[in-house]
Amino acid sequence: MPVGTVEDKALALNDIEISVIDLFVRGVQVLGLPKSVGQIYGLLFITPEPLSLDDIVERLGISKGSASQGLKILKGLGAVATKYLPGERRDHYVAQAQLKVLVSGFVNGELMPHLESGEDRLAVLLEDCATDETEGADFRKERIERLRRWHGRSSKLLKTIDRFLG
Amino acid sequence: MPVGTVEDKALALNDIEISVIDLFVRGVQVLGLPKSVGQIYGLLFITPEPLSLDDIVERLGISKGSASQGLKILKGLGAVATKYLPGERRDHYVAQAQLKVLVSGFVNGELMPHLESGEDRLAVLLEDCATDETEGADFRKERIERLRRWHGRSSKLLKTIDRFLG
DNA sequence: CATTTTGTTCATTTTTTCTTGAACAAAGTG
DNA sequence: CACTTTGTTCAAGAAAAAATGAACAAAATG
Repeated sequence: MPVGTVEDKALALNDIEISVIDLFVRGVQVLGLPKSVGQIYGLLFITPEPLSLDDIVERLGISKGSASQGLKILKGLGAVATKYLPGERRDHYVAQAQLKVLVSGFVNGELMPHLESGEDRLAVLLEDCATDETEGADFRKERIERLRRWHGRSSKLLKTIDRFLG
Repeated sequence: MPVGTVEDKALALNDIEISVIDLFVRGVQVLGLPKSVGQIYGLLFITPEPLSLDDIVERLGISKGSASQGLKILKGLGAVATKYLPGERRDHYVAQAQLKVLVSGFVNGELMPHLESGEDRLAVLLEDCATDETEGADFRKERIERLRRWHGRSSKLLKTIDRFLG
């Protein structure tokens, strides 16, 4: 390693970078994702060059574990892409910056699974309801029927959102 | 107080009630709201009679503080309504069970404020960008312009959702 | 192959969020 | 009014979620 090297290992973030990262941190928190995910995506979004895991760790000052974990989530959502650079051993990442892709990834990765598990639960509820003859059974039947309708409309809504952005 | 009273103070929840409450607990957690909010809304949703704060505390086995806090959030979202019962001193609550109203309440109470604060931040960013002449400024300008477009589309999307349910 | 580089996993620690319960205020009652 | 009932607030404790960092595995290098 060269001694007395002039440049710092990690270049400090400038004002614009900080603001953009901050914006994404708040954004992902609304969506229920960890702060580090917002930091990483924000940094990639505002940086022209593809960054390696170590770049991310150094520039954001977060741990390697967090960075690895955050990138995993972002890859799962389709929010970052891997860019292979000739002569580079490490993976380098860039932000996927198409709103449609991001929203689709979130809808399919986070919202749909919940809707589907809800569907299973509703099926069980309907069975339980069929044999329910206790006080107030009619009211409960009506309410669970309503839940079914909500479920159907929610599915359609997600499809509408996809169409809206497509 | 009558001695040797036969009925329990709090009637235990039956299977259907438990399942429905569970469904809402998971639902509100997706939306980033506390578990107690889901419990309270679920109980009101599946109960024919309006319930008082104490009814809620007893049937769910949560603290008065949580119940009060949870009801406050639900009122703020327009998800519960107060029903005045003649001859009753306490407030009694019923679930607002129209999907449209619930979604509107959430959109206006939770999503819109974030979008609006994002708008302010974007305005600041645009100013900072104008005077940015450092390496990579063009890229950053392009990205922040993109954020503006995202913001506009998000607003429209929320309106589309409202229309979809209306 | 032995060694270095790179990235993941996971037990632990830290941070954040939620719940509790007691103190308090506000309103109702006799 | 003094007393009760009802509901809110908030400091402290409990629970849940996220970040850390060291151990590990996998792949590249010479």
